[in-house]
Amino acid sequence: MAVVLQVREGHLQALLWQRARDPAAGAWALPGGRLEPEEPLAASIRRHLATKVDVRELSHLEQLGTWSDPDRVPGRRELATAYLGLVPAGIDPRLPEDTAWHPVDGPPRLAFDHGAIVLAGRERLRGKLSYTNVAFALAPAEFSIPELRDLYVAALGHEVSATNLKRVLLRRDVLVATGGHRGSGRTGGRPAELFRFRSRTLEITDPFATLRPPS
Amino acid sequence: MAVVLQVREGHLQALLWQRARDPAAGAWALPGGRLEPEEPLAASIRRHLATKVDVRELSHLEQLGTWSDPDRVPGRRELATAYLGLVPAGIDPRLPEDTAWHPVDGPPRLAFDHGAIVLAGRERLRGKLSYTNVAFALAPAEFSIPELRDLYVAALGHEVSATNLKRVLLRRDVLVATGGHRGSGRTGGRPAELFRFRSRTLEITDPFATLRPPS
DNA sequence: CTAAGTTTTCGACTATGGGGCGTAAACCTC
DNA sequence: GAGGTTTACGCCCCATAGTCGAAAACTTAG
Repeated sequence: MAVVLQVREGHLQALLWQRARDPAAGAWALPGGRLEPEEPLAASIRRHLATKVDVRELSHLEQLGTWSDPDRVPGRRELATAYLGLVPAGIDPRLPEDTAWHPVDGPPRLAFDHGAIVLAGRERLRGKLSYTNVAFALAPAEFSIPELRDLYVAALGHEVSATNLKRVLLRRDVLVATGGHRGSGRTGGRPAELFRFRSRTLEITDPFATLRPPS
Repeated sequence: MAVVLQVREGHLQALLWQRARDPAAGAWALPGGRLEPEEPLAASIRRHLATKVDVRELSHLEQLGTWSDPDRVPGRRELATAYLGLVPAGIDPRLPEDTAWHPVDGPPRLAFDHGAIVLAGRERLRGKLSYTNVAFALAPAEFSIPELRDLYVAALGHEVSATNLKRVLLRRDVLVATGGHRGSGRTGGRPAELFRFRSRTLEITDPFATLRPPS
């Protein structure tokens, strides 16, 4: 199954669907399903997700962990490998009737152990936001620093200094200025410079440099 | 299955066993085996490991990831969840005939995709060494700074400054001086001060403070 | 008992990267 | 053109890590 996250309306939200059948009929749950024989793990995730969202909109997908939920089917232990998927802000995929976005903070009661798994996904994202370029997967192709800052605020759950954010990400060579500007629209104010991520695949920017090799 | 690592003779080594039966008879492989129904994942790992080493000597065990190896049994896809286990330096558990330690760098050719999984375990350890206190799981109860430094060197694969190591770990409040000293034995020299880890359970020391909340 | 050699420890200096804040720049509306 | 708003930028401070050299504490040899 997959924890699919997107920043919508200033909040980090997860893609959930409402179970029609027992067990746990009526409860909200993570999208996912059984593996076909011979089917690779990541392929199965994508196949099941495709019934909910257009998978092309998934900007990032990584394995989160494997849980064995004793409550799923009484008498038979079920194994479930969870993936973390990210969708860039701004796009609004068509969803089936039974599927909806829910805020990660204060979601509805989730079926099985899915609540804990959503939390694990959020923590994984938060960690990687600070030492990788994962933010590329939350952001549109082009954006201003204040817009990027708002994404960080939503995902991290605390204030972020736009000044620092820009300086840090530029120093790490994660962001690149596109040269474009965006008129600030209604309220007036200095037009914002536009940026993009230099790479849109995961790169870790090794601040793990602690005890780094001598130069 | 499990990647069990220990620093022995100055090198990071993995616990491997030689397969007796097909598939891949004669090849070295990671210890592990099938789940019993109703058996929790971590319990299964411990049960299978118990046939190779005394599990009480495992100072740390964490989930590494789940691989689907197409080559394992032709025609049927097998899923395998790998764990990372650590054994403190200095202890030398009894091993069965078919089991032995092999250096992680330049091990024998491994069966299936086990080579990649050992690598993943090593990378996980290397990462966590710099931003957690995992080193407690590689070190004996009491040790000197030079001894600890040697463990880091073996695990990280590059030189480490003893001066820095001590200062960093003390500042992070990860190490505690026991008050004891150890005569340096044969060669003479100033006796080394002894330390222990304040906690012997995993703690992350959040240098992920990047873009931390404003104070 | 002193001198030489070894190992560990400590302190001072430097480099780097992040955080805070005030000011300047660029745009809007009135 | 004046006032308000938003973004950008430069300066200073602080925390943490890396480097280096000298001092401390011990052993062995003479």
